[in-house]
Amino acid sequence: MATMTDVAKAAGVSIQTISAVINGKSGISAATRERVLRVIEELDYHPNMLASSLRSQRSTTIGVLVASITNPFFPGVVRGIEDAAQRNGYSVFLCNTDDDPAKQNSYLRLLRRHRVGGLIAASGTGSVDGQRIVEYLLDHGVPVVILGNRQGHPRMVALTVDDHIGGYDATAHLLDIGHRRIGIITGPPSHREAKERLEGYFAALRDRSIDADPDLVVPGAFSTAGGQAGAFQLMSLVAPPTAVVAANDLAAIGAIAVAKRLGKRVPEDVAVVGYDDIEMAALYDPPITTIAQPLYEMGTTALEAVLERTRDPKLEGGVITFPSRLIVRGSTVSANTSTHVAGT
Amino acid sequence: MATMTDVAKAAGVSIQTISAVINGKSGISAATRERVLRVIEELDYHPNMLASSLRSQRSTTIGVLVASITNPFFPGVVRGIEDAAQRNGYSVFLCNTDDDPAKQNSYLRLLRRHRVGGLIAASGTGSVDGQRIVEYLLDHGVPVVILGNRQGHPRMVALTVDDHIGGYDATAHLLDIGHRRIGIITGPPSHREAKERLEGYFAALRDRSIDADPDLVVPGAFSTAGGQAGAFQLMSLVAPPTAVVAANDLAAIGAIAVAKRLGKRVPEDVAVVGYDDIEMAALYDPPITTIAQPLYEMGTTALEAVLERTRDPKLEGGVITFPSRLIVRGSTVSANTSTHVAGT
DNA sequence: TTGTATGCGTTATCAC
DNA sequence: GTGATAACGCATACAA
Repeated sequence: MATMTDVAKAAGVSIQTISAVINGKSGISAATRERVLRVIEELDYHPNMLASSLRSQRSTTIGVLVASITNPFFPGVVRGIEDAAQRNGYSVFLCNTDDDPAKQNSYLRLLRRHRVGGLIAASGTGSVDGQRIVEYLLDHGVPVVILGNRQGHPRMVALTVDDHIGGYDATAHLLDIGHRRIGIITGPPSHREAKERLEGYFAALRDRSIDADPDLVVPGAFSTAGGQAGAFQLMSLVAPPTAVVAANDLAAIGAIAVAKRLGKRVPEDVAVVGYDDIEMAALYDPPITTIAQPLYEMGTTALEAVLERTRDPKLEGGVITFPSRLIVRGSTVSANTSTHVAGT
Repeated sequence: MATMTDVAKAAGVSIQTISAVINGKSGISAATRERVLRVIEELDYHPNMLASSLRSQRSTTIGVLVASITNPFFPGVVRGIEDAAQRNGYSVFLCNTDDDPAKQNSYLRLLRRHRVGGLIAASGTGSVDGQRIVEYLLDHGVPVVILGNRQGHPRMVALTVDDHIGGYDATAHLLDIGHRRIGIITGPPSHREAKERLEGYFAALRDRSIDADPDLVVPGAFSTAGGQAGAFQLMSLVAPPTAVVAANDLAAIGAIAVAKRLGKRVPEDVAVVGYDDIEMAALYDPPITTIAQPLYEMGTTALEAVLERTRDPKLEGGVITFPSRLIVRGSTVSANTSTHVAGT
């Protein structure tokens, strides 16, 4: 396995000329640069980043914590991180925490051993355990970006979407198309996201001077099962709603399934709005109206925030809020092409 | 940032005692081990794997190439890899190639620079470019595992499922429940998987002495769009099929959407079988009968194959074939609970 | 069990 | 532009 010294010898130059060429430093004539590059090619030389990072105390790897890579929410974010990392010559350590604090801690230790240059935690529920390690990283100049609006450290960056607005928009859309009895299947109250979406729901009703009916607010979960349970409860009412805001897209799918089973047509008899815009939302029958979060962009932004802070460690943290976006599909507005399945 | 020397000093022992404790080597008294561990804790010492790997020429990182992490097929595999890696103290560099040979090459170079201890390529279409680097890795004792049954190097391990059997089982299931005119929407003929599934389809018909009708074999793709196009073609026949084998689950979804649009009920008027058992298959309406591939297990097996070969570099490569499994759901067999949506 | 010395492949700092 | 030298943090061979 060729080393820098080998290349230097073969090219008849000094070892630090090689280093300069590789790291794109100035002060090398075009001729020697050319020759060095040719020798590198010939010898199939690949710089050893272990040695480089060890010596320079700089790392081009970052750790990415996700709750569950099989949850359709995360791959979108990871893809954004990944692409931005690739563009900048960074590599990504993927860590699947399964929302298990022990696992997360174990991963954080591992990342620490690898001397990652940054950390992005998209742990979903957000309970970032392993505080000590996270704080250690932050205190030692390693940037940390978290998805969700928790803070707690002046150098921590938090990425979030305004769930209040999302809940508002979902509800307002249903109001706009004529619905007056609108149910909501909420997520777990422990989640900030769920709470804020519910507040947005109430705000939208208030703005149209519609009294909120407590019966129309039912507990659910961020899952199909939660959506099914919530929908059952709503549909069992004496005066069931004509529209439903679901906790997220999975819950919307559960709700739609229940509605169909009860012989209701979607959206004619009951309209349903989801949240997240997972891939399945566009592919479902009917395609699901939803509040999209810019997952990919959140990923690229997260990585860029890390990069900025590796370059300038004095940069402060803060909260970056992303816009959500209503995407209207067949689950609220019937179209001739209600069975049309959009590709991705 | 504490180093081994710091720990050694604080514990009043030699530096290699620390090394021995960390690497779990024998020859250390319980008392000193205890003391060392306490000091490690106190000093918040984390071993530097960069230095360790550099010195020992052994790496505990592996590269994982996937075509697209947002394609539901891959997270299942990655999760398996990830879990097995975590159990063994390995870390995973995730690389999203987008099926772009240039990107793949760039990633392989990066992985080479990081001196990964192994490589798992789940690139989907499978055209592993960057042959030179892959061969380099293999020639230098770095294990490479590929998903798909390509070979080409005596030390390469290929993981595959028997797509012939999968195609056979899908078709046989439809025959078993009474269908005689069975259409098939094939994947791109360049894919070995697509070809083998088609052969399985023919074999199943042959075994029941049913003549294959060329009209019932239509080209498609591994996508919803491909499924839609194929279904249109099949449904336009004078004598349309009563059942369809789709290229994969996405294609099945496209096909079902088209069937519904044409006023056909699924499965009563036309039954559909998919392939892969992506999460959406169980959640769709109707839930989709499919051929499941053991994604998670393939992931863990891939990682274990890498590990075995890092331990014993003389181990040869070969092909490991996984069983596929028919999962019967509502898209072929109508049930009272045809709108039941299974959670995950 | 322990200490000493050397080297892994780079980067960085000098002086030339 | 070059050459010599030290250092990053750890592993290992060797002798004690």
